[in-house]
This record gives sequence, C-alpha cells and structure tokens, in this order.
Amino acid sequence: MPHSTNAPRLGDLERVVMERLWDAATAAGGNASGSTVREVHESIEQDRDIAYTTVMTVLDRLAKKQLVTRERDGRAWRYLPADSREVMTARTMRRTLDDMEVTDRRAALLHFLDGASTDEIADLKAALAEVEARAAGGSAAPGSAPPPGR
Amino acid sequence: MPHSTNAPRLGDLERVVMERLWDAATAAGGNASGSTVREVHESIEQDRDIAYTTVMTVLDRLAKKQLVTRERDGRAWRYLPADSREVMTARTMRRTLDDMEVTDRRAALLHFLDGASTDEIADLKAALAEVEARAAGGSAAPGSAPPPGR
DNA sequence: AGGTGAATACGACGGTGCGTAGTACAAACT
DNA sequence: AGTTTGTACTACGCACCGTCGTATTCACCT
Repeated sequence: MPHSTNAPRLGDLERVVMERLWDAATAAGGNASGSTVREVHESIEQDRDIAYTTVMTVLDRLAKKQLVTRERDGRAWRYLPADSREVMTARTMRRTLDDMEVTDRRAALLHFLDGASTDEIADLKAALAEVEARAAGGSAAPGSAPPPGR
Repeated sequence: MPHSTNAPRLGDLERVVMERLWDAATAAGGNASGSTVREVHESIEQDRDIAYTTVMTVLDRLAKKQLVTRERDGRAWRYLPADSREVMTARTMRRTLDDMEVTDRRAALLHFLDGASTDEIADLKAALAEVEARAAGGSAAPGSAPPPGR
C-alpha cells in the first residue's frame, strides 16, 4: 500500500467544476436542483476549450469521491455539491490542523491569525461569539440572523 | 502543463520525515543543528523497515521543495525544517481558506469552530487576544509569557 | 420500425508525485 | 589499499488527474 491520502484532495479541474456547481446553485437562489453535465460544460467552455466528455469524467470522479451527489432527470443526471464551499473549507482546515500533530496549537493559530485581515478577524470573532452563545443558551436561533445571504 | 498544485503537498512518508526532524530539533532544546540522513533513518527504522536510501531520497525531495534546508557537516549533510510545525500548519490552513473562494467566510469559520474542542477554542481566544494586544499596544512582548513550552 | 441525436458508460493514454530502493561513485578512516 | 560512510543519480510501480475517444443506451420523430 504505497500511500493513501485519507480525505480526497481536489485537482485543478476538479476545483473548477466544483466552483461551477456551487455558483450555479447559489445563482439559482438556493434552489438545489443541480446542474447537468451539459450545463457545466457550457459554462466552462466560455472560458476555455474543453471536451464534453472531460467534464463528464471529472463529474463522475467527484461523485465517486462523494464530493457531489447526483440524481436522475430524464435520461440525464443532475449533479450537485455534497457540501457547501464553507463546509468543505472548514473540513479541510480542520484536517490540516489535526493531521500535523501540532504540539503548540496556540502558536499555530497565532501564526494563522498573523496572515488574517481585520475583516477576517472580525468574522472570526463573530463566529466565536456565536459558538459560545450556542453552547450557553441552548440551540435556539442566535440573535443575529442566520449567516448573511452573501 | 497538465496540472500544478501551487504549494507543495506532503506525502505520508514525507510527513513522517518532517515529524522526525521537528522532534529531533525540539528534543535538542532548540539547538537547531539539524539531523543527518543516518539519524533520521535510524529513528524511523525503530518503527518500521525502511531503506537508508529511501530516507535520503525523501529528504532530497523535501529540500527541493524547500521544506527543509541543509548544511554541510563534514562529508554529510544536516537537514533541518525550513519552518516550524506551527508555521507550516498555519500556512496550509490559510491557503485553504484563500483558495476556496469562500463567499461567506464567517460561515466557514463557524463550521470550523463546530469541530473544535473547548481547549481549542480557548487557544484560539488566547491567540486572538494576543493579536489584538499586539495591534494595539505595539510590538512589545505580550503580557503572557511567550507561547508555552509545550 | 428504423434512424437520429442526446446522454451515459467505459476505458485509455500521458504526465506527475510519491514510496521504494539499487547502484555507482567520492571521501575518509584504519 | 581496502573498508566504511555518505551522497548522487537513476529507476520502477502505482495512484491520481487532465484529457478525450469509442461504444452503448434510450427516447423520440417521421
């Protein structure tokens, strides 16, 4: 068993495809109907040359990695992201932090914050506050509305 | 040019080797003299069978990726990590957050915190406080001692 | 019912990264 | 001078990914 990356990692094209899927989903206003291969293909082809089947293969592999799900729509499949960009990002970040066996986690987080903009710090504080509120006050909806629409 | 992951990613063995280097460095009490191939090899071999040259190759590739540096020591090289575990971890996390073009960063951070232990939250708050103190009060040493020895 | 087109399924090829290691060569100690 | 110690270079196998071609299926139209 040569090597094995525990959680699947995205290639360049795979990332692009995910991007289109996410964009399509949010553009559709949360209507999670998903995109067909054709739709994704046409979207990407506006930016660069790519074969229809290439997109199909990538979508297929993403499905095998369970990064997207798909459901029938006539004879075609509609693909949709298994998780939001945000969830995937969070999961990857967490995996990084857990994988490196950081002895001094605080120092690591400090370095992380070093590269953060003030905006980001604000976001982080807000998130922190929310987690704490949730932990303290039960699971009721937090004071602020659910994560802003954009 | 098929694909290209911008920042180098660690394989399993590469990670193990980095681990040994870091451990050796901290064990030596911050004395950053580095480890020889032989030392790393002997260390790993206590846990599993591995050829001397395999370790050498890995070390070599890590050097090419600039994840470790090396300096002559007689006829041998001494390898040392280019960055601390903490810095590398932070950088990887940051890259993840930046790469995914997260529209709702706060939501992403929220998800990230969801998976955090209370300890981790405490570490994060401490780090946050420190960054703010640093930003406000100038670059003088923070009130609390420098990052705890472990 | 046969042809046409849309869509998928399957597989293939080339490049790269990584785990793995052998061999060839240089330097140094004995 | 020979044995050790250490490096440099090369190589192989396999998995992943970008890339696409071909075969096949399925529904529909005429």
